[in-house]
Amino acid sequence: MSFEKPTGTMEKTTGFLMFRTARGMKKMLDAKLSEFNVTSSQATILNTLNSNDGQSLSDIGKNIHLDKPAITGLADRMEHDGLVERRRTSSDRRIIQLFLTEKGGKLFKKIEKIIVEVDQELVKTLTDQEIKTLHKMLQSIWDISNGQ
Amino acid sequence: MSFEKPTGTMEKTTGFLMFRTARGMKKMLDAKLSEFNVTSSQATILNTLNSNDGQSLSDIGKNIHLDKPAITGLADRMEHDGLVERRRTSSDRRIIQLFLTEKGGKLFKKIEKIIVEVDQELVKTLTDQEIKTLHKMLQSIWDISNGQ
DNA sequence: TCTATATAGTTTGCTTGCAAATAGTTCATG
DNA sequence: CATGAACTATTTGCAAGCAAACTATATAGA
Repeated sequence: MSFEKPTGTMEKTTGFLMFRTARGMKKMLDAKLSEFNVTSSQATILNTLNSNDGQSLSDIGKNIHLDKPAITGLADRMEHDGLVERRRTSSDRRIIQLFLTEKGGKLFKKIEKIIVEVDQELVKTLTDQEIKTLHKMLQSIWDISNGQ
Repeated sequence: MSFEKPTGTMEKTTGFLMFRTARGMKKMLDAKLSEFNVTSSQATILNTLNSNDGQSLSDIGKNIHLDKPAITGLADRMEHDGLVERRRTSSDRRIIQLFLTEKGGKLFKKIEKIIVEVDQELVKTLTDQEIKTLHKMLQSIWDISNGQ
């Protein structure tokens, strides 16, 4: 049997509830995106490049808050799938810029709407004001976890 | 350079903010727990066994909302570290129950306080009422992602 | 200039989590 | 009681994320 009324310490923490909820949201989005052979993590890369194409891998890391190995891995898989391409164009030869391919750009246009729709579905019980409050609280917690 | 004012679609979604925040919270807790050679995921297992020792792997999965392979892997590593042990005591020979070892029980007592302290530090800018509201919103979103 | 330090990206090795397929066990139904 | 459906746990194979160590390049300071 499972226990409907948990008595433990962790179940009452914000961290436990937050992480569980985030996993659920990600799972739902990934399920919707699977038919396009793209993941939610890869979608964040497409999203940031769609706003500012040609960012360096470091810039991308700073913008979506992932460390370098995570970006390297994502770039590898997405380059393999033809969604992005690495180019060395800067005078600083350490820097590798990432660009959307035509395929990657078209894909993002297709999934952009889905991403928003899934998100709206998940917060459908909340009012616009509540969503605004939620975002402010998430930002506040994230600021602290990120060192103010 | 990175971009302080993101213009993309995803940065404004609740899912993106939630996942980023959850990752930050987990990272901070894992950093505090690392000196005890235990992770936040393993701590959730210790926590649920501390409330109800001897749950089957399936029960644990239902209680902390992870699928079976995830539980199998966690149980493997924790059994290897001597924190829990598998036992077949049920009359239903399919069922494997998981029990805290003495080492696991003592460890949980030590880290329980840390878990709560880290959580309180992260939500320190929120009032008790705001935290209550946040939990209700997280629960609501999770219910939907989990199929009502 | 030469050296030390910092930065960009990769590699390796680990934990976590999911999906799909599998093996063994139980149970209900004909 | 026999067969098929349901359930428990594992295995395999993958994507994601982190830490630490590494290579190559750039830059500041003696």
